[in-house]
Amino acid sequence: MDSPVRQHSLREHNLALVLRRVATSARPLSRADVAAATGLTRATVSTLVDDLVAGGLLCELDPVPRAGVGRPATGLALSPRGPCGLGLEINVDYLAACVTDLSGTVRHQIIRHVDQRDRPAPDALAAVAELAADAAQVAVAEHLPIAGAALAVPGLVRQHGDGGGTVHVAPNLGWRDVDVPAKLGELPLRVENEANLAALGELQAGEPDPEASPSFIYVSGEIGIGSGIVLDGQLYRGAHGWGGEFGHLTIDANGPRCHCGARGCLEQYAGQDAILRAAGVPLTDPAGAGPAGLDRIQRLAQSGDPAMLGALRAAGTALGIALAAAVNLLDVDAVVLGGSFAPLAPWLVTPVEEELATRVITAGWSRVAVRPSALGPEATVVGAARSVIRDVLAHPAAWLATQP
Amino acid sequence: MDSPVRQHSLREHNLALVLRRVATSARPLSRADVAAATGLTRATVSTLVDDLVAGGLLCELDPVPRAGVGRPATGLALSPRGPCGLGLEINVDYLAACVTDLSGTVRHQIIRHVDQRDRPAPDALAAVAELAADAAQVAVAEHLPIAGAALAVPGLVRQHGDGGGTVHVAPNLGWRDVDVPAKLGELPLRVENEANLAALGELQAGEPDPEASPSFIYVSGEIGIGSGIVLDGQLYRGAHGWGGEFGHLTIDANGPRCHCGARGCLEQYAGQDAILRAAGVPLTDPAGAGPAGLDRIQRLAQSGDPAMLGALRAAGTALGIALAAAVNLLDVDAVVLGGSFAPLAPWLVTPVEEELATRVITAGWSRVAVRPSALGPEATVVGAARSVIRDVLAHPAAWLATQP
DNA sequence: CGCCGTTTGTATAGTGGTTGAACTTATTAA
DNA sequence: TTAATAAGTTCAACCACTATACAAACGGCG
Repeated sequence: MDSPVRQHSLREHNLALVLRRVATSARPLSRADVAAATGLTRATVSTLVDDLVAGGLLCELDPVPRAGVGRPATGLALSPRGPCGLGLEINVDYLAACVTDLSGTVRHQIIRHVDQRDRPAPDALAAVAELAADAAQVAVAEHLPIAGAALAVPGLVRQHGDGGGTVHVAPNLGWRDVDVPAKLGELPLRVENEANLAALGELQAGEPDPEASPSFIYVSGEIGIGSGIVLDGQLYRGAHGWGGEFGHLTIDANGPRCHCGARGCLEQYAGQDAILRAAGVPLTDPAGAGPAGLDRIQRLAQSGDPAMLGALRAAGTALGIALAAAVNLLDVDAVVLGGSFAPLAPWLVTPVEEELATRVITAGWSRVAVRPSALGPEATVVGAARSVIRDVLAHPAAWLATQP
Repeated sequence: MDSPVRQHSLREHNLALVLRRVATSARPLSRADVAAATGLTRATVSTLVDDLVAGGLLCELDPVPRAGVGRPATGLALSPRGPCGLGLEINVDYLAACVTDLSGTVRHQIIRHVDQRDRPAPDALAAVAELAADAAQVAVAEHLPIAGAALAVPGLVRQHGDGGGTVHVAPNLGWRDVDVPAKLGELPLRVENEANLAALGELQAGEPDPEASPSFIYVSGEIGIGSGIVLDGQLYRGAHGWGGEFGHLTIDANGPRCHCGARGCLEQYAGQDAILRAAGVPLTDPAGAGPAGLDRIQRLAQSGDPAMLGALRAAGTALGIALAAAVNLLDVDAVVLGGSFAPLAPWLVTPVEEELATRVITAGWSRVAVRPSALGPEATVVGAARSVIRDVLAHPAAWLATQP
């Protein structure tokens, strides 16, 4: 914004422009197609494509016999041997790692179920680093260079300028002010709130038209409730990176006390524990929360248990009230139910839509879409990995500079 | 975003860069200062400044005798004869116009108190056009060219691509689907929600450090309650331009019925009518709302009327609950009380801050500033005028192209 | 089969904007 | 008066893009 623009930046921009055009196209494009679509001349596109091919980001396909007269075009596509992203996740009851290539395809994935609640943060970080090393080894075996890593954490993160960051607080992990280094071995490492990364994953997965820049809010119902806000196709992080704290929107100012100190937070109405409690399921079982709790809710709902159906309706209503606030403020055009809300969507969508219809001021002439997450529970790790390749695609020049 | 970058765009960017540097500096800068600050070479800055001076955007000051050895610098400043912006406002009980020059200084202002409620939209538009013509005449008399006009309306606006727009609904004016033309005589005309423009005005007026890119939410308490959201120094409009509908955030799902059809909207707790009602002031007086109503509230509060103090505290609490939701979602670092909330700030700030302290999840380590609007009731018109010069400063090349 | 029209991709000269170094100008310090 | 210093200008060089021309690879047609 405040930096001067030289000829070099011009090339950087146009490299990204060409790469994005190829990446977001459903079918392989020719150089001429790209030129027509971007407004650059074919000559310029040629030199740009040469750079991108030399850097291993694009590859030429075998000349497809296309219809029509004239010299046949050589198709361009994202290179399957191009740089890939390493996604990592630390969550309450599991660790995960995943490798995606330039196209976003998952090439490798590991999940390890380990309870992190009583584990010191350094141990958890060491364990996830081990997982990362395993994943990296697989990538190396397939001759895939890794461009970087992103770590998803269920907490409030302050990112440092040079990568890494501080996890200010992660209530469900019991973390406070945990520093995450900027490097994972050789790799640059970014730390980010899990809901933000899941929203990024959803951004690519849920969008039928890759050219659009959608605005939506992704609600992540894990043990806590978080959200990732995507505005005009871009993740919104907030002034300090703490945006999207959805779980503590007030539903009833005089409602039940929340562990955050306030009263009537959304988590007390639509959190997993709250749903179980409202359905009359005793929480004495220590495995009541987490995946076991979710299973329980799902099974009871499927069996038609009236108490559970009522609890889910109440949760959906509360969720809808909070979402209406978000939509009124942000004017997004879609709401994505993610995390454990995704499998519960059949029971949540109706009450959520009802609240949105009455409480959103523009509801009369503009409907807000409510849909479950397209990626499901893997949204977070996959989103983390894709956030890395997203950066590569957005700034190809930076990657090319690292190559010989 | 999706457009190619040529050498020409490069120049456009750097022109804007230089101009912004001069505009946001407290003291006059020399070409050398600008070069050092931007990272461009002095040679480049010279040619850029030449263009800006020729186009009437910058002017050279008399060489100020500065300290130190070496050739004295010639100061650069925004030209007082440069293009200015025409701000217009249609509100419930008045029309306003205002002319600001490049530095944002108000050069001329007209307010005409006319009730617009029972007036057909075309009449109101014609009246404001008349006001605009008067203001333009004054500007012409002072040899000030006008770059464009912006019209503030208390309603939901869909902007058209080429200027102008449709006022989808303006409840307090009684407007529905009113088309506003893209031109006001010769001038390009933009239509925008009043709170958004007031937020833009506040952005320049309220920020001590002009280099910063603040994030705040401006709450406009006119007859209805609206808000303008500024994220990282940029106005956020939402996917369709309907962001910031603050007045209809839910305070109590089972609260009193709102004219929007929902229950328990903020307007029912912190709107002018609601405050008067809560204080036991009969609303039979047709002039109860509007400036008279505000006066009434203020006088009663100043005289220490216990009912009114209680009503204001309740309004502040409701406002605080809604603002906590906004801050949790958006992670802004300030809240500005504008419109009629500005004069009521002495009674509102405390309850608002209390709610923010308990309900904002990051309150423990990061305080949100709560302050009254710096511009007061003129924020909207002035913001509208400044939004025009804002565009000129951000895209000087477009203005230069219109000049001989 | 050979020619023409068509489209793709490349080569080459030209243009515009920035850089870097040398140069001029104006002032202070000695 | 001279040296030092900083501001602003001039000019050749460079770089990325455009425009134009041209080579390459195909289908269609006589």
